[in-house]
Amino acid sequence: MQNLAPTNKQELMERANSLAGMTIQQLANKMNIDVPESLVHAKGWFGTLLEQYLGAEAASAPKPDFINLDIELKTIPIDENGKPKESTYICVAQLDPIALSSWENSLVHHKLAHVLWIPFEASKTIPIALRRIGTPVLWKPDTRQKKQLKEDWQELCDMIVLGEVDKISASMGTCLQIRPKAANAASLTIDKNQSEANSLTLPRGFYLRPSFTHSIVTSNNKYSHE
DNA sequence: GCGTGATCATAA
DNA sequence: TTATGATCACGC
Repeated sequence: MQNLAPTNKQELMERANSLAGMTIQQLANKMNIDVPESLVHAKGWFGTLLEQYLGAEAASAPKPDFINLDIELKTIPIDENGKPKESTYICVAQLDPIALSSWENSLVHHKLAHVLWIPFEASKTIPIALRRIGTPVLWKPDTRQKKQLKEDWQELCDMIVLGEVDKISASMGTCLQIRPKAANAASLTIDKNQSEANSLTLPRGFYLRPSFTHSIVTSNNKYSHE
């Protein structure tokens, strides 16, 4: 089951708000889908379920989930203390100097321009089916966040373009980081920043640190109307 | 393999 | 306990 795409932001937010307080089981029932007992073999399950309910269209294309609204959807697991349990995957780290030539034209910048965050309970002590969905947060980075993101992105991309991607560690970057994003550690992709043609390395992606997303989900810069 | 959706699992 | 590095699933 897949709902139709929302025609405007209000419709999207109405759908998202209608889920607040609901359990994952209740949403799964609406969609006629079984809830897995474990996420070990279903890591992206909840994100996909929510995409279907809210009517996201981009599927696995590198575009915003709601193409006509230019809004990206992100689920965010919250622990018993109200803090994000995990970092948030943003997009692939393209190992191509042309794609990394400017922040304004980057994938990270586009992905994070407008995001609908859906928090949900993710404590290990709560069975998946009983975890509750929280209040959605429609977010655009503020001036300070934009500056921070751009700085991290620039620092990391400078290294990539210099051919130093293998020197990048996940500890770099204050809000943005680069980590492996692959089927396994044996995966390979071409690094176009190396002098030698068809040089291979591990595929990586950009992620947001929990400290950064925590400030989003609890901040005042969320807005529900406009 | 690439890009999407992410969380797992263990070292520190 | 936390964060880094590794991994799971899917469509194409």
